Amino acid sequence: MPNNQFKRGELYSFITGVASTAIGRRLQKKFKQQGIDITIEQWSVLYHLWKQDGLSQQELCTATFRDKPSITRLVDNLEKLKLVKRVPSKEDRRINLIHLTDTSTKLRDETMGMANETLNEAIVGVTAQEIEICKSVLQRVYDNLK
Amino acid sequence: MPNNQFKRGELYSFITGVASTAIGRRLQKKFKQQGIDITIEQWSVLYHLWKQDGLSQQELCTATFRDKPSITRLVDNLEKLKLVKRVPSKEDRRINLIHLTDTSTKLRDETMGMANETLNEAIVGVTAQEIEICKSVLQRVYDNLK
DNA sequence: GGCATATAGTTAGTTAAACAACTATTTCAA
DNA sequence: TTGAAATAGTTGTTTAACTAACTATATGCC
Repeated sequence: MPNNQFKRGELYSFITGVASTAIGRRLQKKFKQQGIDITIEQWSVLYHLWKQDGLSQQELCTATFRDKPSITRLVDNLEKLKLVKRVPSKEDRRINLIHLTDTSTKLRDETMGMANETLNEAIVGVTAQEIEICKSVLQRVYDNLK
Repeated sequence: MPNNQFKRGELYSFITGVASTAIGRRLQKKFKQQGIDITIEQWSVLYHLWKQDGLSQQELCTATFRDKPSITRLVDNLEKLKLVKRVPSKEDRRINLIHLTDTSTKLRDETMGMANETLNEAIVGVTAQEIEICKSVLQRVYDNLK
């Protein structure tokens, strides 16, 4: 590793390569093994709605760090699966509020345990302090580039 | 934030959402502004070939944390752009060695500066020690789930 | 009030990712 | 030495990402 440039390249590889896939894909496999047929991207949208139901698509964009077309299509697919429903806002007719269905509430109970299990497996040997530093670095990177 | 479960969910969002896109997309924009018409995924493959030319597709899989079909298609597209060339290995006829072309060497000089610039912008306010911790956490997460 | 501008969401087109199933070649052991 | 298992790479299918261009509604300034 001759110079600093190389090290930065490695960081890039990790951030773009490892992190984005490892945890999500492991979780997706657990879903599949249990016969739960949603993608990890769909789950990440539901995750935020389980925290707070009735978010707008724009709010889902912010929460999940996705752009508007991505959320449009994810909500399309979640609606096809009868897991959410678009409800036009009464205050502002441009806005769709995304509401959970009963089916998705059942899904929450089934999947949250798997998500915790996966995270536990992922962070073996990592201290709470290290996780905090890691989160704060990624947040600053995101803010710097926003 | 009532409990530990919620905090872990946030970490998940960061790792899968923020990190994978922010730096790469910023770099991609710089490429486009300079009239350089490759994707960030294609660039990440070239990056590893610039470090060592003539890697096999399998070695590119390992280096970039992608699966085999992904590398097959990225190499397809890089070949169409005349940036790399598949050369069958003489020792083992199952293996394709991926070699850079003259065009891609020019591209290296043009893009490496932009990559460094982007990383510099990304890590403003982050110490070297924090970066090391962040890398090591992501490495352990990856290894834990491998 | 009316027009420019901003905001929310959709559509179209290209690239990339994941998985499964496949072919070709090599390795290794009975 | 031959046949099973492992390895390298490809193809098909679905989902998701990004950009750009678009429609519809709301805001705000003159």
